[in-house]
Amino acid sequence: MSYVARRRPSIHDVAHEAGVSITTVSHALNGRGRVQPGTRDRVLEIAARLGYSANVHAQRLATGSNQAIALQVSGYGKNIVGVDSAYYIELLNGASAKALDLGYMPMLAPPELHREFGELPADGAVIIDPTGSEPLLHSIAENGGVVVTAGRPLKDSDPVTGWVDNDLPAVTIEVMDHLKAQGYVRPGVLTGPKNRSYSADTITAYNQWAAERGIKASVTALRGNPTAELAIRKAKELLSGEDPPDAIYTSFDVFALGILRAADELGIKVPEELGIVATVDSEALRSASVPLTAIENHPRQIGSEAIELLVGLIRGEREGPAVVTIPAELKVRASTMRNG
Amino acid sequence: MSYVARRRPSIHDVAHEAGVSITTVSHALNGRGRVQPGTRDRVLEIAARLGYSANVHAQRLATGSNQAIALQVSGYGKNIVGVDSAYYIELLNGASAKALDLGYMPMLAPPELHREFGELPADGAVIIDPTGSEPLLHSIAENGGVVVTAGRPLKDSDPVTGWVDNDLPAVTIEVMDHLKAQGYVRPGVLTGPKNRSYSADTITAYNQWAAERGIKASVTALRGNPTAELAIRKAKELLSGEDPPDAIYTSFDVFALGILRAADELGIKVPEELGIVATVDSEALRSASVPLTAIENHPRQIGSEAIELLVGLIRGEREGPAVVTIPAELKVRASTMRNG
DNA sequence: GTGAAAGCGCTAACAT
DNA sequence: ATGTTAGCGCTTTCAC
Repeated sequence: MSYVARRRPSIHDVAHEAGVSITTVSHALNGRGRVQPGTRDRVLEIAARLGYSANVHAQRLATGSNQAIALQVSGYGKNIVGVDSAYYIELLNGASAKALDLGYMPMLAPPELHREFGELPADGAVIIDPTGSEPLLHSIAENGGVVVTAGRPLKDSDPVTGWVDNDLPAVTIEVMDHLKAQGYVRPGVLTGPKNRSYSADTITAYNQWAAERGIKASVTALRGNPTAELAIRKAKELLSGEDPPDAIYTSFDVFALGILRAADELGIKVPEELGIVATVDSEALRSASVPLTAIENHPRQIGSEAIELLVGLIRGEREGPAVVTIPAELKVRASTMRNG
Repeated sequence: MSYVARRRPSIHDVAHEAGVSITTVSHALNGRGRVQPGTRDRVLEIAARLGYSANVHAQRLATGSNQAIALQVSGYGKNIVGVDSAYYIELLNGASAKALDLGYMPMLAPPELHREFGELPADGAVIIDPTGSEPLLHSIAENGGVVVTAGRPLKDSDPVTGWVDNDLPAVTIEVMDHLKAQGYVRPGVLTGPKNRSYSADTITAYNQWAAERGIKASVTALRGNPTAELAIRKAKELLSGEDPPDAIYTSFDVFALGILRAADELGIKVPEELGIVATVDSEALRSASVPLTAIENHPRQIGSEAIELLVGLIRGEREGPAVVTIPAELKVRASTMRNG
């Protein structure tokens, strides 16, 4: 009985077994160059029999292409996804699926991944809800990679070649008009950190909307990891304070749930005394004690389009800068159905 | 004016600039071999100035190590995470953070990633809630990689060197005893597909518990993508059918929310007429119209321990097969607080 | 149509 | 302490 250390078969093993050169094997497997059909089939059959598949690193070293895309949700330490939000999950699912379809391996990079891993071996990156100062963004760009964001980057100077987003200002106006139509007289905004475009765009549009109508603006931007606890605390403060809003438009679903709970704990009736709207939709919002009005913003499509744009740019089939806008719809539910 | 195509600096550029050989650069950068402190500092300084970082592929080709770990949530097509569940997100966050800490790049592999990408360049994989027939599992193992699972693999024959899980049978008993103590006389189980250990373990323990007490078992295993809609439909069927359970222990948070809604739509009071318990906890459960009793099963720790185990095995510091059990606690909330 | 050979950028014996 | 050199496994140009 003799032991043979099993080694991954290399291109040489296949070539040897087939009685051809490694060049022919390479050609046969990749469909490049000219190879006689008979030879080709034999090589393929032998490769399959041996369980051969090319060493990815050797292949990438030789070609200089990574066939990989980095995905990064900005901002929450070592968490690949910092907020328990269907929005991010679906966006990542859409991006991941599309990347695979186009022949790129999606790699999820945690925000804290600086340069520890040398340069991430990716041809490009999609950064979700960027602040604009993500190290990955610059590191990819410096190495000739392309960067696309989901959500507008706030700094113009960034090496971002394109982005995809909803028309958040328009959505904000739609929400505010809806709240007004429902009889709310002082809708406010409770959103995330100001250095993200979703907050910035919403606040800007809201402020203008309020100013035009002589409504005293109520804007709260919450920094840090978005949790329901944070929202509960802030909402209580807001609602029990002076001159409280009678409706709140908020960004995360956990915020919306937190506001709902705060209202509940303060004995404030939703939607009678307080209207609530969320910028994202999820099962949790639909199943809340009072089903919450929300924006269906098609995160899956955002992710998918971001990859499509990115790959187009990488392959030189598209030119940057490019902006893709994904439609969004207001889903009116009990939390703002004051009339009828 | 002359254009110079900017190329990534290679180890040769650094060596040339420093007036040393590439070996010295390699040694200096990796802290291996002997290099004079002065030389070392100079090399480091020049590398930094040139913006040099090693080409990952060349490095991995030369060393034969990938310094990467594949993460896969089993079972939902091209979705990297099929269910909008805090459990998976937190598990992945824990795994990802720990992998990074230990110097491995976490790669999230969608379930449909078969062999399209050749072999995934990973030293090992963590498969979450495996059925046991995941192609990735076998592909990694065949190439000398190590596989660890979160959740017990159902087939003994699998090339799995270890797993980490909660003690689900014990949890089931605890839940059932709690329900009984609250006066529920016919608790049932509504769980996911039977080919996952969490379902199998729960059902087995439950059946025994019920049999011992002469309680007619009520077990429903839902196949396919777990959604609230699915749970609503099934729960309505169950609750309006003959001999309905008066308490339901379920696996996903979306299931729990769905059951709650089904009860609501049927005019069944929770917890008075129906008790509900979920195997996982999340913000959505805490914020539901009736806060839901749930199991805190520490998904983040499960992910973290899975990676620790995996890396230990990869590095040969630990021996398989190994099993790690993570404690879990019952969080009693309104949905089962019938007394008091 | 097929093969020889030169790299891709790096590591690690081994020699100096 | 530092340099020479032989791979790692693959692609690709250029002969044949």
